[in-house]
Amino acid sequence: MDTTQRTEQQRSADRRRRELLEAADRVVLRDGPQASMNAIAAEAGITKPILYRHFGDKGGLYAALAKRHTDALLDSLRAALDAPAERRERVEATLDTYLAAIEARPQVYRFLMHPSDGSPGEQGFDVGKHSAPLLRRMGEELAQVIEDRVDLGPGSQQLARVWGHGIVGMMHAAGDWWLGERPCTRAELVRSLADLLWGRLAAAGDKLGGPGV
Amino acid sequence: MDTTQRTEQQRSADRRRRELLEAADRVVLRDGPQASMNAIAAEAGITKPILYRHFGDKGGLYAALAKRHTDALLDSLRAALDAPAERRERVEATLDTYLAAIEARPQVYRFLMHPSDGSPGEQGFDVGKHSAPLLRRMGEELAQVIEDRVDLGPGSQQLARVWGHGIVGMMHAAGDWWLGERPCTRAELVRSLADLLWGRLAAAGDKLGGPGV
DNA sequence: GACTCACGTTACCGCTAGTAACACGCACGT
DNA sequence: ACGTGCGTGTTACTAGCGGTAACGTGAGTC
Repeated sequence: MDTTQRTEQQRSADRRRRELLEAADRVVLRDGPQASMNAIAAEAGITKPILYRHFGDKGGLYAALAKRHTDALLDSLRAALDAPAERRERVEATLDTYLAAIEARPQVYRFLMHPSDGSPGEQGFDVGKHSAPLLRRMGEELAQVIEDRVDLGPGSQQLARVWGHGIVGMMHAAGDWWLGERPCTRAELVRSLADLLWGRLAAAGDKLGGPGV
Repeated sequence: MDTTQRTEQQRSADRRRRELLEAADRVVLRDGPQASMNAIAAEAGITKPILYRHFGDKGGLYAALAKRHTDALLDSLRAALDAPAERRERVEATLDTYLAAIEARPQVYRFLMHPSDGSPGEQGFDVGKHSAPLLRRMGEELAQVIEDRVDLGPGSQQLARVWGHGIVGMMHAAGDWWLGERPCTRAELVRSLADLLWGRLAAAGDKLGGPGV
């Protein structure tokens, strides 16, 4: 009895929690990452303390919110990464998946990448602790895939992790810039980035004439 | 006379401004990016309204503060980029310069990369507008250097810009991760990243056995 | 009918960014 | 010599934020 009753309550609580998250989602989508707790509570039709009872603090709510989108995006990326195709094709598909996602919902992307900060009270100075968790997770996932599928010889694990985070950062920064300026099509961007990863920078020759021409 | 008098005042104002910036620098170095205007004013030995008279709002102060460090770092990077050496050597030197800088002053780095946000009142939804300006500037600079010195054939300008931002992002993300976990020495990180840019990912073979081993 | 307990509220605290209004000092014109 | 601006600085304030304590209130239970 005790257990069933508890599960009943827990289900109710979970449903409420999901409703609150969806309301928060709507507000963040509308107001950007600096959406206030008041606004979120109002959108959900309740008041602040309930939010705090469910999520602890603003950081908790944002973390829960971010986890949903992050998981969704990572699923898409995994599908592209694990497809049975040539490596270059997989790389291009993954880049394109990511860029299509941030292109489709820029606000969500901005929220995930610039979560302002979690808790203004605690200020642990660990660099990167407040940094976007999405980038870290993507980097780790990519590192795992690289290590699993690419033969890198000795020191492969460490190399794979460096590359995972590096490639993700490349994708992110180029995507951020591209989203702001739109200097080319998505396909062109994907091709350019893949070319970079394929060593075209090293293969290209020096420009003649030195500085001046 | 009028001009000399004005310059006199302007010099005084500039000196004051520099003093304020140095005080703000100290506070940000100590309290992180969420240093309050009150704290900065107290450190400078004055009160808030003076800060606002000099810098407009918090965003203005942070922009001025960031510009100093950004300019300094960019100068170092330019020196490494323009050195008369082989391309690979220059790339490694540049990576190392950047990583050494963020290693030496993590707080400054964090402040430059995560400027919270400038103006909470205005919320224009341009993605990337609030993003770290340092990354953008580094990306543009690197793009220029690539375009000037590397022969990329047709479409070189656009390609150079994509690569500039992409490489900077790679450097940034890998540096951020490395600074947090310190999984290897700086030299190893530099070498791994340079290897990535040199196409070692494309050159490596598939791992045998498929998924499972 | 009294008790419990989760759900929800109002009203508050301490903090922040930012501003209006007032006060001192110093060079200036008449 | 005496106002008069004007730059420099202050105090005291507003509006809004994250977060919390204390207070209803209605449903199920003995």
